[in-house]
Amino acid sequence: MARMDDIVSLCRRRGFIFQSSEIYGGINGFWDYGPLGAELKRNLKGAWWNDIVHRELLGPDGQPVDIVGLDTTIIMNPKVWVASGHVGGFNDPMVDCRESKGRYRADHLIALGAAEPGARLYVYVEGDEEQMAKAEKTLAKYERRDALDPARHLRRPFTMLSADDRARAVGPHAKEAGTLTEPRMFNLMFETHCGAVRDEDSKAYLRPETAQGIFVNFWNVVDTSRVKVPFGIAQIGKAFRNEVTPRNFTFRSREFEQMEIEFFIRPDTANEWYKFWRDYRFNWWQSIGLTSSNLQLREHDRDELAHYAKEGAGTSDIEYKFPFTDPGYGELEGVAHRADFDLKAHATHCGKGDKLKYFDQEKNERYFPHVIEPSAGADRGTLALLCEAYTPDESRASKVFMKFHPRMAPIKAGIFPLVAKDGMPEVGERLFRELRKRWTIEFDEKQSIGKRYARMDEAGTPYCFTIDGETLTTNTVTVRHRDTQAQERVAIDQVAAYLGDRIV
RNA sequence: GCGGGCGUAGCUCAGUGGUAGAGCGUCAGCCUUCCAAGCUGAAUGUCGAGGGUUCGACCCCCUUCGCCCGCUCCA
Repeated sequence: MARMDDIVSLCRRRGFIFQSSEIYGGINGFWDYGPLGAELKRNLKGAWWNDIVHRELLGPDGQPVDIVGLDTTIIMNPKVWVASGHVGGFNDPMVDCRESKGRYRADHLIALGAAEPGARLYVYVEGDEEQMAKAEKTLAKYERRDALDPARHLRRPFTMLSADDRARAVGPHAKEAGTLTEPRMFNLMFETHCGAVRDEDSKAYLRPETAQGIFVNFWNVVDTSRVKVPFGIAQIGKAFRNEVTPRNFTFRSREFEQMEIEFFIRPDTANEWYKFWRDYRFNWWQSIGLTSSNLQLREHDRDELAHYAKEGAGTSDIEYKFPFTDPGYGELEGVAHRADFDLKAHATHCGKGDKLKYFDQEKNERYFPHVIEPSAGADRGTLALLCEAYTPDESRASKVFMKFHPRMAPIKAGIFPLVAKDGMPEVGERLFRELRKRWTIEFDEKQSIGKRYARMDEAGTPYCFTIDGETLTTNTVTVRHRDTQAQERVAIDQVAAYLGDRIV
């Protein structure tokens, strides 16, 4: 497998991806797409939107699947994030241990010790029987007694401790007391303020997922779009998470773009729709070029399911084996049965409750639809396309070429006069003008033909058309294939049709 | 946020307490009738940033920023 460093180098060198604000030293967790990268990512998003929203897609019952698009704001009423659980659950208080260098979720720590102030406290991670037993044993030993007295020895959440208490607390992996820092909040949502006054009331959040924009608009869409369950709402947009540790190139970024579908269904059809979306989405990634064994579909075990999916039809990840995750995999897309968690939460929090239940004309009943959510990362998808395409080849001049699926390729074709004379540039330019009405095309008459082919290899351009001496007499050009370097001749007035057949 | 490693041209990397280098790439000209050919020439670095030590710092020290690995996190 190619080294990630080499892929990052090529991305930089050829203008796929740059570090954000690079001339100021960069900023951790933010990335810019250069000319080729912007095209690549647009192609990915365009294919997704086209295949999900525009094209006919047949569902499990053989009927066309109904999906409409949506484009909602990044900043919403902060109550949205209270209802979704992000304000309560997306803030993690963390504690570091100066002695053991460990880091813990503060709300997972329990302090065990005598009730009176000044007593020594032993801290363990909630649910860890071994650590708890060790804490109990150490405390008993410290107090020179045989067993703990449940009336005297309290178990308190670490987050409740005062500074004095913490000074007497011994960490799970420490011997000294007072090595645990005070809990620090890691707020995973970016905050901002709306309006001129900067106070608690003006606080707002940059959305950490696009999904909630869809859920809060569910009723608007139902009222205006003549859709009926089962149907889906699709959205592409930026989301923001203040990750503790951005890592692995663009894989974990603080600003990223999601491609999400919320597909609303009758609760009793969850299983079939879940399986449908899981399989459809897995096949879709393959259809745009992720055909190697690096792509896999992984069903979640019950115990790793999110709180909203515990009782549902299931959750699965579509994963890609990136060079930096190898031999493991990284998530490209999650397909989850979210049940009616979100619609219900918003109905409750906005105060309208059951009045917001969907009325099913056909079955003559009211219910909150269940949701199957295929949620994909546009940046992760782009990164997977780059990793998949990267193909070292010592035999060719560039030493590497990008084997993009033609539909994803940033540049669809190069038009090259073999030499810049004898009227070849003029013929080439006419062809260039014709083709660029429909596709991204590059025209280049400079330098040797080999050099131009090599540049296109690194850009991942699938086809190059070269105007040569024969063109002037027979009206044919050569097509040079990126993957095989093979050439064939095609009539110049057939080039557009030739590309059309192969580019989608 | 902690520990370890790293930061020199667009890329990959040498380098020494005493005037910043190579290969590749990029650009220009000549040449060239199918794969980075050849020849000639050109541009680009506050040696990540800021302090300090020194007669003198890319080199030694401190701080800071960024990257990589591990811990942690990833409802």
